[in-house]
Amino acid sequence: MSEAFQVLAEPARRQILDLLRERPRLVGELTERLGLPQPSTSKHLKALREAGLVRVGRDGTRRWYRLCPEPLRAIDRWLAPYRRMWESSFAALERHLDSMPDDDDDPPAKEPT
Amino acid sequence: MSEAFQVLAEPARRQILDLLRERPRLVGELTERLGLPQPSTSKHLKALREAGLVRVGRDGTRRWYRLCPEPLRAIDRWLAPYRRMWESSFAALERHLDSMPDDDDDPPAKEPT
DNA sequence: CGAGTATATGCTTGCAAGAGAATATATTTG
DNA sequence: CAAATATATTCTCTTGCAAGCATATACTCG
Repeated sequence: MSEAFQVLAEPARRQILDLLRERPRLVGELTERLGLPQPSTSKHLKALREAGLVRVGRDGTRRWYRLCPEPLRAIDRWLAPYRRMWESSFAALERHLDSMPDDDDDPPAKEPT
Repeated sequence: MSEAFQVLAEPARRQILDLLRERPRLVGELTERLGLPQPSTSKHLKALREAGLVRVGRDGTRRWYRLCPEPLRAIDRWLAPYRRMWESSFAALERHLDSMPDDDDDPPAKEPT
């Protein structure tokens, strides 16, 4: 699962998956939407392929990429036991605990994406 | 969210979170359970802190680390639209498509962890 | 204050990975 | 075969860790 997390850490790659969620796409299509140079797109797609997150099909000179959600499913399964932490009735208590001051040397930085 | 994915790509850090899911723990406790040198544990904890995945509380010379699930929640939200892909009635069709041979230059490697 | 315990930080090294530019490969068309 | 199109690969450079070891800081107790 480490590889999936690693690959998903790149915003462009999550963007690709988001686009492929709608329907299969050509490399050129993705390149255009992402505003990246084509070689970059190809390299991201290679990473996604090696992680089993997408699959390719050739059609002459073009290649259709389509989503392959299995690795996401694995992540989802890992996440499951945590999900109950914010779905349970303890949510209110947790929010209370989280609002309590504790010494945090590294305040979580606000991240744009 | 990129930072959370990045941090979770390390198996030891996911292990730490799994231990903290049960209850808050001391650094020494985590170090022992993970079988890592203590400085490594501290460094992993620092990464988790900076990603907002854990919080610390001091008690004299000891530090209690506890889970902070918010960033996981963000990942869960990103995952949500994909979840329906394997929960829907299309699951059977997708399994069929996935079983079809397509030209895959990089067959997904079997990963131990 | 001095010693012991719990935790964090600094430094070095090796490696994986991202950006960017250039180029290679494969396929279709004329 | 030549040219055009779609996509992949290679190279160089730079940056970001992670491992491992040594050391620093902080707190407690006698």
